[in-house]
Amino acid sequence: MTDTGTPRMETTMTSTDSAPRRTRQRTAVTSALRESDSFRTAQEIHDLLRQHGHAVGLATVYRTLQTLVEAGEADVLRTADGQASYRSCSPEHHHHLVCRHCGRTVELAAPDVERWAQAVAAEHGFAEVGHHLELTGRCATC
Amino acid sequence: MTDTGTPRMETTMTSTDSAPRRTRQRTAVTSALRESDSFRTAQEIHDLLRQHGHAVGLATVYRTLQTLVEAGEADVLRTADGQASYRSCSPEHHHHLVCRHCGRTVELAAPDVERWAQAVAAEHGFAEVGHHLELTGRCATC
DNA sequence: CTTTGTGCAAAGGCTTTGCATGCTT
DNA sequence: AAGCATGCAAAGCCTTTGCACAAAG
Repeated sequence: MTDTGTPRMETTMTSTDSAPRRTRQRTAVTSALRESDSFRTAQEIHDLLRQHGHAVGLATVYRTLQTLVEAGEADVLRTADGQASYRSCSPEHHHHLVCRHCGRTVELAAPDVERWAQAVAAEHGFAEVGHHLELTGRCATC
Repeated sequence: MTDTGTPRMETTMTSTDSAPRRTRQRTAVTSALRESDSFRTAQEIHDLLRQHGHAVGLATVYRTLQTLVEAGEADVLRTADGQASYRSCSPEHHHHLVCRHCGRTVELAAPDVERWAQAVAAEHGFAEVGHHLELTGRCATC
């Protein structure tokens, strides 16, 4: 007898933490975020992809960005008007000095702050430390 | 004929910028905010006032807080989950170290960062400098 | 008396979620 | 073949706004 039956083995592995699947949408969102040197809202990403012809559902954009944040591959913060802004977690890291009046922005490197953040976090037993820092003021022109 | 008519004079002055009126609600919200040493969301303020018996409409709380911000008497920022947090503009100033997983929060004083912010801003010709800094990571427990 | 502030409820905007289908593994 | 990912649309949540009434100046 030709045994065509396949022995049923446990196929449902407890998938401890399977990596997210590689889909067109996930790739599109991820690269869009990577190519943006600054923070982008979910809706901006959505529009951006549309313009580039890589249309992705808004819900998917939200879900993907959320996943990235949970995986530590993106940072998130909220804008003044309540929208969530995401940024790819890249090694290069800088901060902004923004003029409250004219909006002029200066990019800053802050190695001291980076070090301080690491040290203080470690002191309190925190790992995988990220941080967000923004300075606001009135620039010389205003 | 007894003229009872009152002469109509221009009563509508262009009220350049009249100070807000002194009302029970405005007072309640303002002191509630002052008594909080840290950031409070509009809804927290609302609940707080209810508990203290100084009930105020939620919309009024929002409006009052907004007014305070515009007048520069309060700072506002957004929490990770999108709620607006308000704080009375006081000299004392601190930062947060938040666990991404359990949400545990440690308050930090950061005199070094404060100094750095002032120095860097001045270097670029900025005045009236303010800043917002938040650290995120995974705490020892998680 | 005029104008501003308040309450309530409805509307608005951003984000999340349910469900059927498509695509990755 | 099995299961996660996607889309669409509906639901959720925080916040703002319209309108009638009350209070302050």
